[in-house]
Amino acid sequence: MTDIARMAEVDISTVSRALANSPRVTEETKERIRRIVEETGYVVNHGARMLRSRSSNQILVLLGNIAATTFPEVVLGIEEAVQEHGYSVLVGSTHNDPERQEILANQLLTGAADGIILMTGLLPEVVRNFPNYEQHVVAVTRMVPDKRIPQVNIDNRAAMETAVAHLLALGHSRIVHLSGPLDSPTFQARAEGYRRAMRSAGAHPAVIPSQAFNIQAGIEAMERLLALPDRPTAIICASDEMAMGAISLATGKGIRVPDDMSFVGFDDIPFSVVMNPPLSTIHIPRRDMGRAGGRILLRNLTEGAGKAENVVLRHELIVRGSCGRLSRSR
Amino acid sequence: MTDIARMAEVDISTVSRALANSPRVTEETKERIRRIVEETGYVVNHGARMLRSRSSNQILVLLGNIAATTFPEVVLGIEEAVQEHGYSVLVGSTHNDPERQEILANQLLTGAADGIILMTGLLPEVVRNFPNYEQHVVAVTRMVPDKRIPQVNIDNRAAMETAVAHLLALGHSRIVHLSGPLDSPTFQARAEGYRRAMRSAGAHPAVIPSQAFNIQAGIEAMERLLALPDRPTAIICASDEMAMGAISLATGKGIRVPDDMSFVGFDDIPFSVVMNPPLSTIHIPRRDMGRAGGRILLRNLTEGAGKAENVVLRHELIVRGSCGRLSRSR
DNA sequence: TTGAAAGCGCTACCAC
DNA sequence: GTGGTAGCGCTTTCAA
Repeated sequence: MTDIARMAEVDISTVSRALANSPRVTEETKERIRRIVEETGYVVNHGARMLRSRSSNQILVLLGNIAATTFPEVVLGIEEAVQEHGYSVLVGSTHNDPERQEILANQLLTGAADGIILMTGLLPEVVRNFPNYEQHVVAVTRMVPDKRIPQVNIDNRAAMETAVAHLLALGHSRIVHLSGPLDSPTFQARAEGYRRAMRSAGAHPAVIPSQAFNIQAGIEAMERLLALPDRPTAIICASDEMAMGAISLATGKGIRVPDDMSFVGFDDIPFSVVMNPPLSTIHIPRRDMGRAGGRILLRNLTEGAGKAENVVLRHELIVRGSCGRLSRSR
Repeated sequence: MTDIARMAEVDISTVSRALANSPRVTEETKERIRRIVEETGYVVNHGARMLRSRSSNQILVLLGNIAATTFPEVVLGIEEAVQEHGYSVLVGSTHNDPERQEILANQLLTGAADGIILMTGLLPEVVRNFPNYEQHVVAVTRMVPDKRIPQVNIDNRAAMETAVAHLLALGHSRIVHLSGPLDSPTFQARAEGYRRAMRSAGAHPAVIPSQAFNIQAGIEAMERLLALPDRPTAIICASDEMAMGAISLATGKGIRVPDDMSFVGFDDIPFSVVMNPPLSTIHIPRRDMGRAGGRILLRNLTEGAGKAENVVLRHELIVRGSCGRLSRSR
């Protein structure tokens, strides 16, 4: 920057102001400086700027597993909200390991990130010790048990009730739920919504939990289910990936979908459309959730945190081909 | 850090050395300092460290679209290779927009990242002007037309030849290729491998290109194909996502897979196992590619770039259920 | 083995 | 509107 200043025959402070587009520099001077910057290919040093201005213009997104198909589109939404304000997005995969999450979250403390968007459902210990942490953290997609942190989510309970209602309307009553990890409030909420809806319909709830919510988990849960007596006529899965695993196993065992068994997924990932049969599922507005989360974080970062905002977006049942009407003859 | 120094009753420089685990500090002193750091929850300031040491310990991964299912697992591999050496990984989605890529790549110039792993097949202009850029860049998954940059990839041409050979062996000869964007060397190579294999078998190659390689692209390409006279008996897709789109469209039109038409995918994403029928495809070692790329970048960062290394990993044909034997009666 | 001190490149405050 | 300048928090060289 000193070089630029010399070349432009102004003081270094003027260059700094010009580059920050301060109104206290003539348009003329700015133009001259901009030209020189252009010519020399100069870029400001991120470290120095961070050191001085105590901000990195980086947002850290923490998620359990970057390979879970449901997350990337949320990230896309966050990027959209955040980029035009000069922030860039950094994604960290915690592999559901609290320790890894702590390490990654340290980026906030060291100043490498100005804010964190949590999609893990876990508030890192180190963050809780950060002054005004509620100003720097937003939970998206996965709730965090902390009233001070703004949250963006859908109503998982209600979504499951929607799913159960759909199956009920088709004449099913022996419906089981293939759940995700029940230490996660998200999957707890889904299981609870399922139970509540079943009970109020006078049906008997049955939940088969898993440690994960990917394809493999769906396969294994389905294996366990099929080993049981008294096969259900319909299944609600905690994620589309699980549903796909479960359906593939069932199909492999000669079970016809939806004739013999109906399936509902959760997430509406792009692949659910091209399944055979196409998967009926609960759509969640991932992109919008990301955008909302990004917006809130940005606002809190610049204006300070007010009362923690709690955004609940709408889910939607997408009826495709994986659910059949139950004939009374059964 | 000054506080820590005061509390430990040593000089700030000693604290710095202790934290860097320099051998020039007594184990005793180190221990005392470590304890105080622990108690106070102190973390070094990332900006200041960057400013002084001119390194950020961050690796930037640039990819076209974070939502393309094939990429995340490569990122996982990179993380594996890089994390234990104290680097963290930053993912940037360019949306295949060269301009966005330039903006993201600036992170290298500003010092926010020490190195870049390119999965876009495009070398950013700004990087080319960076001194010793070949030391800071590795191309993974997508080749870059620059001999100075190390590359990690599979042999896309050979992989397609494998795919064609498989179909040939099943009796097919009217095989068309649903290609991805042909401005990408990767998809060019795949198309070329296909053409070469077809020609040397005395068969007539036919390529239908697309602007993308996602599900939608597969659907649209298949639509175009089916509008043509003279339907092929087998189709090789440039990606699994395309194959899934194409199969779903074909199935919707009453074409039976694999009885009426065979399909081969490319990538072996997790979903290909649970398709109905399960997708025969070319497996590419994404995790390994990521790891290799991360390792090379790290080495170049620390030891300087030697001759650009060119790693070619092995692909593998995975035979599942989407290809049928062509009966001679046809 | 430890201390002192010089900056890294920038921003922001204060003067003019 | 512009210039001068202190200092952000750290690393590293030099001296002791």
